[in-house]
Amino acid sequence: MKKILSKSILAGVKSSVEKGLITSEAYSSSLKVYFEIPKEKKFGDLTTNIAFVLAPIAKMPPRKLAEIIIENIPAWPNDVDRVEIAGSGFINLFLKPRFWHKVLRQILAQPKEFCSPAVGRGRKVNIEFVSANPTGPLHVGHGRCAVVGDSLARILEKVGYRVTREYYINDAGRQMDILGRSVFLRYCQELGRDVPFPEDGYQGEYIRDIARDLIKERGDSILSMPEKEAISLLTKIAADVILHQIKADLTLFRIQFDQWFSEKSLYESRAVERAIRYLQKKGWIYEQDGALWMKTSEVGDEKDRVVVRSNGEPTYYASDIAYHRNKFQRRYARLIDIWGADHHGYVNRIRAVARAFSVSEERVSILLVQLVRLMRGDTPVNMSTRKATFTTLSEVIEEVGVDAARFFFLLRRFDTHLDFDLELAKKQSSENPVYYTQYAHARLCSIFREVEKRQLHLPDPDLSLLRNQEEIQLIQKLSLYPQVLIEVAESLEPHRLTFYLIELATLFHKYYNLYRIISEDGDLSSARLALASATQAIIADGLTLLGISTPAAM
RNA sequence: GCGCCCAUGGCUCAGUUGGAUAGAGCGACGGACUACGGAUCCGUAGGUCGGGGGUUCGAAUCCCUCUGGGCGCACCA
Repeated sequence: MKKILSKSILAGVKSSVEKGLITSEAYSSSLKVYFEIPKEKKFGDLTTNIAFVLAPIAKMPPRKLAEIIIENIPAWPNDVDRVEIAGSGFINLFLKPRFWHKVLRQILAQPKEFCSPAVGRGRKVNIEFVSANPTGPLHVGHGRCAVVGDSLARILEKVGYRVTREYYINDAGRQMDILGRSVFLRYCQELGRDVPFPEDGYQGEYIRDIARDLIKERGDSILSMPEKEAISLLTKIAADVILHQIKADLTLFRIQFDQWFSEKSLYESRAVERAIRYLQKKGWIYEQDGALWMKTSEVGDEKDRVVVRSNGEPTYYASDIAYHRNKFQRRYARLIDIWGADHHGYVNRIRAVARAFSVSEERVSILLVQLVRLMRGDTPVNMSTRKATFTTLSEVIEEVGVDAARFFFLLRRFDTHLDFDLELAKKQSSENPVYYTQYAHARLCSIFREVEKRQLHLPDPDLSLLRNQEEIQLIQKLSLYPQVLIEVAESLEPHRLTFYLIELATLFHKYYNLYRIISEDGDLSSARLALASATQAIIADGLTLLGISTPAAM
């Protein structure tokens, strides 16, 4: 519907240009007219700032420009009641209610199409997130990354991208050795050997659990193996056990991955070597002091970074180069990496890799998700990873539930610090925003149950009966839904959908308190139920994209 | 010391290519249906958008600077 209005305005610009009233630079085929729904009724139903956008190009005051444009609009659709120029150049459109009735009719006729604006055009997107080392359980910080990534993936898919959700498993390198050694030492201790446990070992109780399980399954047989072999075996076993647990936690959190990519496989396939050799040939990697360095300073890093140490051991960065090369080669239109904000020092390293492989920067987005501080009321919950006194993600989910946990993570922009209050998340009251939107959905369901119960036989809806301001406002809000999804896909900010849904629920709750949806008047009831049905469909669609359940009753 | 992120009512936060009088929720106070679910709704109070400078028709939004907080600065991952 808005397209028609947009066309009218563009035609006005074009016609003004043709008549020589404004300079020809003002019109181009890529020119886009954005409409907003103004906060205040007196500014109309839709408004556009096109005159402000064109003012610098046309070198003309916006007000004057607005006048010229609307005078030269060949024809308005007849749903337009009147047009006003306000302020210093806003073009405000006042529409007849039937414009909004048409919008609602469209939503009801093709709800699926309406909720799936096809802007992705089948392009491939890879979104890599969580990717926690398999050395310990997931914590709340991982949880936030997980939910942001998962909701983005759902939304990108919804708007027509082909999405691969990928988890990169750091199953190679020193941390793995330390893991294996930690398990080995706990295993020895559990069998009564008096061996010291190092500072840098993994202190968590889960290491002991793995050791105990090993004893149950294999007794002390591992002690008789050569130590190196034993540690290598335990590394593999421990990583498997922990990864298994991570997958279970993610499943519980309603998160599924399409691809689990092993770091080790990059070494086994010699992809790491090949990538390094390639970059050496291209001059991006050079040798100095016996080590190999990547020229990350070329993209603004403070200094170059080591890829292979002088002792011949590759660093983590080496496999990361090969990994990103691999992703580039899989021909995604877009790569998204989601990291905890504590990794921001690595952004330049990945940018360097992109540059080195001639991948344009817009194709690679790195989202830094700020860390989470877990609170219980006003007091922070102690979170020492080293001592493993932290609360795990699964404990949080168990305490507050999946819906509340996901909702809280999506309630703020991901680049702001988040205090996650366990007490608040648990509360089933108006303090807790989680239930507000779900309640709107449940309430809508209950209305339709009521229709069933009363066995009402209603006529086909005549939407022109929806004349109240609140009804028009509700339709206006519904009409924005696809635009919100597009905005989320462009900005990669899923919290916008969360806020939209809360606002939609607010409008519905207000409407519900003001008017009877089911009344003696069958015609009116039918029209209002149609509006209710569209509202329900969009709340349900949106909640699903956030990975939050849509209860029919609460 | 260097780099990245953040700063908006008492609290927690929105604010879409820079746009009209900066918006919600919570908390506080006062109210609402004999009717489709009161986990709801209505009203009141609360702001020099951290300070200062700049860019322009116009800045919470862009630039500079200062202050305060978070994080990162390894031949660790």
